[in-house]
Amino acid sequence: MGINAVFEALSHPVRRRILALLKDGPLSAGELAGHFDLTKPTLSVHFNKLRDAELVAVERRGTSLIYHLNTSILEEALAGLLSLKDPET
Amino acid sequence: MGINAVFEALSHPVRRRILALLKDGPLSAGELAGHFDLTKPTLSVHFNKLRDAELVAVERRGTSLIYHLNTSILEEALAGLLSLKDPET
DNA sequence: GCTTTATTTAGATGTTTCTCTAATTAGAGT
DNA sequence: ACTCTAATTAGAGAAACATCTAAATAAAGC
Repeated sequence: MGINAVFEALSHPVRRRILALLKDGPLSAGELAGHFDLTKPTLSVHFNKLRDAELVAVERRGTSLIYHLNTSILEEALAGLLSLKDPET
Repeated sequence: MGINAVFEALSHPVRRRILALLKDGPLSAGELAGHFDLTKPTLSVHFNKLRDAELVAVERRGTSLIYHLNTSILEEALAGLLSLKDPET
């Protein structure tokens, strides 16, 4: 979906906090939802945006969906930001 | 205005391109507008968001407004992204 | 196969975003 | 003061976003 979707996904504080939670290891949708004062459907929409941007990957374990961070796309975003700053790119 | 406004500002491709143009040196509002197929009022709105986020600073020279990049806020955004990835933060 | 648990998709609503045209402000020069 | 140039603010419309409740899907266990 491209770098556009990545920066779009990063623009919402809830989604950045989701990524921060996943930094320490994979978590299920329900475990993630427990950290927010939002309904599960609302969180599910945020998960979708993160997945569309490929910032997270999802894997099913039984009835649960386990989300985990995709660091390589985070690096792409980092590179994108760096390129706004460094003359050589 | 905080890191929120910064990521919000970075979420639009036109605004990221504005920053990329300013990377090589300050430009006036009109010079920047010349790089886009958008009206000047539209660009002006984008300039405002970048200024609110303090990603750019503006200075008047005669009738022109000169925009230039604020690299320190870009670094804050970089740090914010890094903190989503590194365990130690 | 029915029930339970986990999560998502669908539909609705209010808010925000992006873009345009038209009108306004600000400074410079005559 | 008037005019010209540069850029902005104001107002309007369409599209996208964030959130909720209610309904649907998927896997597991009895």
